This record gives sequence, C-alpha cells and structure tokens, in this order.
Amino acid sequence: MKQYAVNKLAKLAGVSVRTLHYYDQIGLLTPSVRTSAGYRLYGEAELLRLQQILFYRELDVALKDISNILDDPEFDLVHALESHRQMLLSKKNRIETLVATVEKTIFHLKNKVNMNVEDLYAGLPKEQAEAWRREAKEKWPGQVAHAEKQLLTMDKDSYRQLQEGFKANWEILASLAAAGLDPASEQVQQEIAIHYRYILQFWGKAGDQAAAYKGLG
Amino acid sequence: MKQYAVNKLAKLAGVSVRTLHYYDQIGLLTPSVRTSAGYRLYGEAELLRLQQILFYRELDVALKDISNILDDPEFDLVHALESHRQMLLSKKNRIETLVATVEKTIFHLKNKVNMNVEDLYAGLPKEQAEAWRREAKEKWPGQVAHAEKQLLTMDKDSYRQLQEGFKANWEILASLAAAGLDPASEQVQQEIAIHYRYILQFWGKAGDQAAAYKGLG
DNA sequence: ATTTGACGCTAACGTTACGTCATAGCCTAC
DNA sequence: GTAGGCTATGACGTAACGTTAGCGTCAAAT
Repeated sequence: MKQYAVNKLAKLAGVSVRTLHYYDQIGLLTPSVRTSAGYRLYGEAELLRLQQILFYRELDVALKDISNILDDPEFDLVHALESHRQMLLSKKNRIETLVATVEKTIFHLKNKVNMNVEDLYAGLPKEQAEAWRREAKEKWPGQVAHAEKQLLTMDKDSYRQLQEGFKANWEILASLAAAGLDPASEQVQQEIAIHYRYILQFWGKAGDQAAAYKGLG
Repeated sequence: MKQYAVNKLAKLAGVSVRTLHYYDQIGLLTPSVRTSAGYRLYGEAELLRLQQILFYRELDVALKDISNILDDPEFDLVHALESHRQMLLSKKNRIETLVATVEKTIFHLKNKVNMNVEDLYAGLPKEQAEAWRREAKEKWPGQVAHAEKQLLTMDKDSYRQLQEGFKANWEILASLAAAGLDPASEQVQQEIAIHYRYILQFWGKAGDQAAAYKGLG
C-alpha cells in the first residue's frame, strides 16, 4: 500500500506542509503511521479524507464543521449546507452593496466634488448618509433611486449648493442637540425631516442606525 | 466645546468601547485629551474622524489602509478604491461559484444519489472533479454545461452506473501509478483521457490542479 | 564512512480586529 | 462614606495557517 510523507501528500493535494501539520494538530487529519523518527506517513484513506476536507474547505466551511461532517454520520449535512448557502447569499448581497457604494465614491472623487476642501465635513455626511438611507427608503420609498440619479448628473455648483444647505441644517441640528432640546420636540423633528430630504438628494445610502440618530437628537 | 468619554462616543457612533481603546492603541483615533486619571476625552474632530473611519471600514477597507487614507493627503484614494472594487468583484464571483456548488451538492444529497454508501469514495470525485473542471473546459469547451444538465436529470441507476465506471477507471489509474508507470506512457494517457470524459459527465467542476493530476500519474 | 542537501520535527510568534474577562482606580450621587 | 457606574490597563482567545528558528533524519554521492 502506498504511503505518503508530508511533502508528497502536500504536493498531491495542493496544500502546504504546514497545513498538514495543522490538520494533524487539530485532529482533523491524522497520519496512519508515525515512524520511530516521528515522521508522519499517510495512506490512501488519508488521501481520500483530505480530498473531502478540501472539498468542504473550498465551500468556505469552517474546519470544525468539516470535522463534524466527516466524523459524525448523524450530521445533518443538507441542513448545514442550506444554512451555509444562506450565509453565502447574504455575504454576496453585502458585497454587492459595497461595490455600489465604492463605485459611487469613486465617481464622486473623480468628479472632484470638492469633498476634500474641508476633510472634516466631507467625511461626516458620507457615513451619516450611509447610516440613514435605509430609513429614508422606508419613509419615501421609490424616491431614493431617483435622488441618486439626480445626484449623479448634478454639476459641481449645484452640488456645492446642496452641500451648503446640508451643512447649515446639520449645524442647526447640532446646536439644538447642544442646547439639550427634547428630541421629540417639534423643532427638532422638523429639522430632522429637512435633514432626511437633504440626505435623499445628497447621497442616498445607509445602514440602520436610528439609535445613533436619536443619540444626536 | 463638546467632549465625549469613551462610553458616550461609543454609543454615539455605534461601536464598542473596546474598539475605541483599540483604535487609540494602533494610533488610528487618538483622544484629544487625557485627564489626570488617564480618561480618554474626544472632541468633535475625533467624532468626525471616527465617522470617516467607520465609512471606510464599512467598505471592508483594512484599518491600516484607513490610516493611510486619512493621514496621508497624497494617498491615491481613487486608485485604492478601484483596486478595492476589483477585490470585491472577485470575492463576489467566488461566492457565486460557491453558491452554485453548494446548491448542486444539496441537490445531489437530497436525491440521495447514494454518495454516502461509501463515504471514502463519495468525497473523492467531488474534490477531484472540482479540481479538474477548468482543464476539462479548456479541452472540450462547451461540453461542460451540457454534461452538467445531463447529470442533473440523471436518475439514480444511471448515476450509479456512471459512478461504477468512474471508480473502475480511477482504480486503474491508481494501480498504474502504484506500478510506477511513466505518466507520459500511452497507457496512462489513455486512462487519463477516459478519466476526463468521466469527469465531464460526472460532475463538471474544477480548479487548476494539473500539478496534482500529474503527481498521480 | 562521511558529507551534503533535501526533507522532517517541534516550538512559538505573527497575522486581523476586536470580544471577553480580571483587577483595580476614579467619580458622582445619595 | 459608600454603592454603583464608569474608566484604565493588561492579557488571553479567536481562524487558519505563514514564517522563522533550531535541530534531527535520510538517501545519495563521494
């Protein structure tokens, strides 16, 4: 029967020797024999097991889970893979959102929509807007996409103007907050509404940090 | 001027106190003041900087890169974002491939195409096939997609038959390898050709491990 | 028989971006 | 003055190895 030392097996399977050491260490793939000198020797069974390990690893399954899959015949593989699939899909969604955001950012930078003249100011609306878009979408569904297109075709001066307005609104909000005004007060609510409208035009992006928003109010 | 202690700032920005400690530690976000008791106090500027940090972090940019972006005005942000975008796109591609593979695997498992009767055998072709599909695609372009459809509509018995043939072929290859035959010999080449054809029908998937293939020969 | 060079071993730190204690000082309100 | 809440600094844990470092083994060539 064939026997493979670490290097051989590593090359056969396309992994590093370190990986085999590691898999041995965590008990995921134990060599069939240890020579008197301590050398690891693997047989066919181990080669096949390694193939399976690599298969699941390729699917981004954690090594611990692979252990379970391979060692526990009762393991509900289908279920595990289905939830794994969900994970992958949401990862994909997230990445798609990121790509869109990055592309938009690149666009803005390329068009030098100042944004850098006052770095302090520039960073804020990006993040804030990022954080509020989803809320905006809920309140004025359908508007966001429109606002985005508008923004993309806007020239520098209009943009500058918008930015000024946004900044003014932001500063009012900040002063109200500093004054310790009740977030539920009408004045605050009004400014917030204006703020949302600016956000809609301005950037059109967000997470779900209503909490942070309230924190500021 | 407003001042925020760690907890305040953390809640405002939606991050943990530990994160602020960490950002201070790596010099990404330093408090404007340290009280005599060692307390960190952040001002408005730090809040804004944190917003920027969070914005880039949201885009999966490494903290080190964020440091560069924010601290080096010469930093080529557009270029960085463009290469970042490429990274995201290839990540996305990879995930899409993974999802497809996972779905196919689930399909096979659900249809109980045995695959588990002999676990050792079951895992092998998956990984091997995974590893060889690209090669197959190069050699018989257009065939792979067809083979996949065929496989998906195949009933259990046909599949079983296919699997038997594949196994036999595999064992021949293994014995030839064990006999130390020259991988360039015609006999080996022939079996390999058969092998490829099986792979085409069998699974239709792969990486680029021609090396591993040759290693076996 | 010895040298050489390839290969093997273990131990242990480095990586990323924090989470999670543990221990102890500080601050404010009652 | 004391309880409760906030803060600080370590320091270990995480996932999956990569990367030295220091040292033993083996097979072939001399």
